[in-house]
Amino acid sequence: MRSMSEPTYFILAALLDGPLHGYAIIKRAEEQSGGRVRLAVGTLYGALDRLAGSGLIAVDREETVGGRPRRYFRITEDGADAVTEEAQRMARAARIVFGRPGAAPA
Amino acid sequence: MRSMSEPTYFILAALLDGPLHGYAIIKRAEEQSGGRVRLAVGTLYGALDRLAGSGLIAVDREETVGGRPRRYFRITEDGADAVTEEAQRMARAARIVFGRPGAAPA
DNA sequence: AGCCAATACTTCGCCACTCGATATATGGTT
DNA sequence: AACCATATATCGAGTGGCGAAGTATTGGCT
Repeated sequence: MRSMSEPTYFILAALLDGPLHGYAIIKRAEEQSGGRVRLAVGTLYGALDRLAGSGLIAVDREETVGGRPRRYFRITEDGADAVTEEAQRMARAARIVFGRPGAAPA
Repeated sequence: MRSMSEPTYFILAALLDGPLHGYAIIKRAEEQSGGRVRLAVGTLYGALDRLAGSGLIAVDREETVGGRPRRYFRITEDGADAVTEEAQRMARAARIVFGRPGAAPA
């Protein structure tokens, strides 16, 4: 698996606490990133389709609220593995910059 | 500045030790990533142009070796700031996954 | 009652970027 | 002679991010 984009990473990370529907993922990612990551809707739903297609997430359940559908997604084992690997990659990459003589502390 | 792609990050990180020419950046990035990151030539020269255009790197000098040009790039202050910020972002992002109850240690 | 903000999902099209392929050239190794 | 590493440049295809537009409901404020 090659490196994951930031939106993809934050979508998976948002689902680690349990299933969420699309809009809630946007809110959760914003919250977890300290307000920095604001997933655009076009990014989210496209990424959700790709992630479901590759088995990293799955539809948990579909509710109907106010006559309109709401899809909850959950992270799969493969997805949890992938996001953990990505976190490791990022931690290692960060060390290239921070783990050098004269570098400012993290 | 929004999040940086992996190739961009590794190009900047490679230049933290001093000026390098294009091909040497590919080798250095591979070395620093433990063999994981292999910059494609098309990625490299495109990214080099963009980075120079946005002032994160600059042409250090141009040599002629064997009748053919060789351009050395160096990282600018803005570039060093940007790569440090990116390292911080990645370290923080990694903590979202690792800094949770039951998470495997980094 | 009327309006607006927030919630919620979908689709479209543009644009930026990655990457493999291709081209070109030299020097060292087998 | 063939091949590989070094070295740079460019093109085209494909992926993915993102803003916008569209649709629909609920709840609060005026």
